[in-house]
Amino acid sequence: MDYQFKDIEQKWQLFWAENQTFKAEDNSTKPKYYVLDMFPYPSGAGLHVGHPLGYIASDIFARYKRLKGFNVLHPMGYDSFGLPAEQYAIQTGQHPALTTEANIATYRRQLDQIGFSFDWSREVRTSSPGYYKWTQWIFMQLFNSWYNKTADKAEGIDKLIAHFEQNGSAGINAVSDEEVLSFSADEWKALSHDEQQAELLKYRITYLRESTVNWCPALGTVLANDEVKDGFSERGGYPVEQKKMMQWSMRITAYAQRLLEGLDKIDWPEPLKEMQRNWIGKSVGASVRFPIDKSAHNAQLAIDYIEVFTTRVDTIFGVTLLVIAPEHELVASLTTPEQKGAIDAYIAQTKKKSELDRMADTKTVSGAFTGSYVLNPLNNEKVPIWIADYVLAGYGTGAVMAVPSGDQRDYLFAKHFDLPIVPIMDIQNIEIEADPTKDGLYINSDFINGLTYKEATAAVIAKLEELGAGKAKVNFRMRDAIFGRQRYWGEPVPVYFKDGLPYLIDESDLPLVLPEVDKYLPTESGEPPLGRATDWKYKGISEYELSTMPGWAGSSWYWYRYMDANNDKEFASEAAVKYWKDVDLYIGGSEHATGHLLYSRFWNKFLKDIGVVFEEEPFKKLINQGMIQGRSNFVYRLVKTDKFVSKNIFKNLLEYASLIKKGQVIQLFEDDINYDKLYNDNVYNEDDKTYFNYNGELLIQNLHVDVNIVTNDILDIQKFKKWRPEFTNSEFILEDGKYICGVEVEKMSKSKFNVVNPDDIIERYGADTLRMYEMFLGPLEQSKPWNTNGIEGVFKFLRKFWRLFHNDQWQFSVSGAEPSKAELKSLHKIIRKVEEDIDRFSFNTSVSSFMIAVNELTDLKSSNKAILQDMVVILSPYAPHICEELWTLLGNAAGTLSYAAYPKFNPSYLVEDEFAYPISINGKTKMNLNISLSLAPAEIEAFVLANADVQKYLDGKAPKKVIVVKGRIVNMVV
RNA sequence: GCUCAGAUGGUGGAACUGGUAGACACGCAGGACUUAAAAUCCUGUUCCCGUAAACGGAGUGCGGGUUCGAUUCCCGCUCUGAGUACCA
Repeated sequence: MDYQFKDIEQKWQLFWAENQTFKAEDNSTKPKYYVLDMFPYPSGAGLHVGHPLGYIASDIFARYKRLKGFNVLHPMGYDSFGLPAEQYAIQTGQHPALTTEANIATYRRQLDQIGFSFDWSREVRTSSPGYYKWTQWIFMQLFNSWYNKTADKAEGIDKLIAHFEQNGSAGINAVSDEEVLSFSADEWKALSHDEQQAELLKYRITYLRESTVNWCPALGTVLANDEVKDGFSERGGYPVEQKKMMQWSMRITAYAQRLLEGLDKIDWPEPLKEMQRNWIGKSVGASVRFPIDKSAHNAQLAIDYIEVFTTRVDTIFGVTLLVIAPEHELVASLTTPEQKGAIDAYIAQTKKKSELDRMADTKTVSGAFTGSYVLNPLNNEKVPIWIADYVLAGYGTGAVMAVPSGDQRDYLFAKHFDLPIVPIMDIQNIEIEADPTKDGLYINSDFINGLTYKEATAAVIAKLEELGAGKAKVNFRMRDAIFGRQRYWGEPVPVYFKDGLPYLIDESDLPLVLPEVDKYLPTESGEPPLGRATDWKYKGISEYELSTMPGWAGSSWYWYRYMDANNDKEFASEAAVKYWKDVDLYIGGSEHATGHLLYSRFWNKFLKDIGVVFEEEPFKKLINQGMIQGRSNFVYRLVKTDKFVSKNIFKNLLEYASLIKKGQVIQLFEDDINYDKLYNDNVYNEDDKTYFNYNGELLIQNLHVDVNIVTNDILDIQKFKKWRPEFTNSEFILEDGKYICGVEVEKMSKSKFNVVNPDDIIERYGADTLRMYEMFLGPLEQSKPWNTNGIEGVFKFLRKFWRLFHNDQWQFSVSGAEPSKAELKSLHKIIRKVEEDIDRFSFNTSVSSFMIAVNELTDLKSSNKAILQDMVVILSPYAPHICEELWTLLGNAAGTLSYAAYPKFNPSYLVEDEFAYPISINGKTKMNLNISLSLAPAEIEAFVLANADVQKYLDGKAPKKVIVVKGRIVNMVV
């Protein structure tokens, strides 16, 4: 029989499901290997051809590892809480659980069709109570923990309480809110219960506090920083504003240093690590306190100093002004009556500017003088205090010491407001701009004059410490993560309130199930949708927390759940976690760099601190698959007609139009269209790709055409006419009898008609072809447009492979003869090649190598059973269905292929006794000579020089030099 | 602006530690089979010069360098994509 991919694929997909072929063992003598794909969100649109790219790669890897004798864990599940289902629910009134269920069913059907070797017995869904029970449980552990900086790990809050009871706050070195109380043990004990709870909240790793959040009114929720792009929500593109709210937060900053250090120990793409490093944003410097000059109007000010953070404390003698953010809390009290007008005007002006403008406009210098001064702690010089919006309230202390000679922004500021610029380095050149050099020796700098950068920095810090005016400090850009959404479709927070203070519900009351509501909208009083639930109170009395957890909660620990997915006693058993440890290979997109991948590492470290998991890093090796872009096709319609012109005619018309403009008239077409009239004085509008004449009339329109009715950029005219009613009577102006479409690479989206659905590909060519073609497209990590054009080649390859096992009448027929030398050579070449390729995730090159091997075996007319059986095993990770079928036809038991042994490479089959040496002159290859590989370089040289053709090239002269690299090349210099 | 990644035929791409640039595939052209088409198979296909072949020349974004030899290493530049954005 010819290659019947439909029957074969259905048969084996059913077989794998019924026999649970890919069920992973929880204890095994085999070494473990954990291959994970990033958790998909089951969107309503289903999978397009770009989504499975990473899944196919990881599936090939997982299947390959099984053949190599590993116990492979390769699970799949759904990150099924999220905004789109909820938006849909708001529009339609349908419960998000129902749409989510339907979407998951679509995903599952599509995934099954591609033939993945997932262990579906471990499927998880973040939105099912059996799963989010443990998300809530982890939240409770975070609430019950604090970060002990001395031990550099999270510890139970009871330990902190015990310390307070014995020693008070003395000796506690914790990551906490800024304003914590100092108290003795007795004072602690004297506090009321509520006061104690309020104090403890300042230490808990998940805590409640008023913070500035990214509030998106259109979505009615708070967004994480990585969900906001240029002041708009990433999903939907709605405006986002800053708002103060009581919010659950996570003290991820406690882990900043460990998150940074951990990056050096994991095998991730360098750009991804770099993104995390930038996000964490560590800078080493010093904090310095500048005493406020109280000689004038500030005498009764409660605070004595302004603290700044600087990375160049050595430049402190170059400070000629201090700049604080307009939002800084001291602005009002520092402003003198004379300056009040200027300051108020400036603040009003900055407030008007949106966050976006403020970021975009980095050129204009603006600011205002408060009228107050601080004193330089090292020489008591008066330094004026200014406010300016280039200082950000959210970073460091919201205040900077400005050194105009060394910092360009400070330099511009000083120039603009005519403030002094003091050079501090002997080699500093500050004629036209600031010079931040660290080379040279200090001048104008008191006791550090003549020192080098290193000496000066140490000396200044020592002096500041001695004076109690400053100390070395490390600052991080990363902020604590907001952990709450004012939305319905998420995990309820297992917290209730009593007297305004949060308390955890009993662990035995988990899961706290999402209550039913009448509408998925905020309440009339502006409370989150959970406020609509009737009779929803803890123990019937206490109010629950009404916000739900953010999207990243459920995905920050899910890889542990796969280890023991059906455990209802623990989030995962200790034995399972100890066996599977961590993810060996994680494949997914780089868009999760600063979200999911950072939060997951954070939770993992926390879970390790409390002793329930054992690895410091969860994802040992990570690969980013590139994005699959869309490839759009266009047709060109002459406006007000049903005529469409082919691409190159369209291009000629453009040229024609420009020639007419230049006064030249050429005859391009003999047609009834009056091109002269049409193209006289036309104007091309880049933005919407239309052509207008001087009246503004549309002349030619670029229209997206469904890529599924275009093959190799040639339009299927019959299908086009049927595609939409308005095209039924279309006429076409062809070139060479064809209608050629224009092409552009864009995002894959419905509105651009460039979405290619895997279902259609599978229908036409089968899953094995889809799998191999996705890999064949190019390197996994590179982004590329999807172009179905080359898929025939892969399909033909599989047919050719199938034919190796069959005779001319399509009857199964293999020979049991001894394999020939040539056959063994082809086989062992591919054995090694595929091993090497998979090891470096170069799947595209192994597809090419399979083609070469099958071409070779076809040329050899090989039907050798031993050779073909090994070929089946090697190919099976890539094209599992066809291989399963051939495996059984070869007489093996069904289902055993997945656990067969990968053939062993034997280099002796590749040993050659001759090599066709390229003979080059001055590095340019001229000819090839077959020379025995047993010859030594000197013998090769003699052999080559004795050759008549070589002598012809040398023109009788002796070469100046001969380079012989054995087994590689002969090069002669003349 | 800064950081990172990349640039190779008509197209996707290959060339792993410096050693025959363009593997493999698509497309295209020509041919075989067919009444015809589809399917299949065969041949050719980097560019330029040359009627063609042999042959010759150029060639991996651009300009230099190191080397017997550079797509690969070094320096400078251009362009494209991604991330980030006054971070003190």
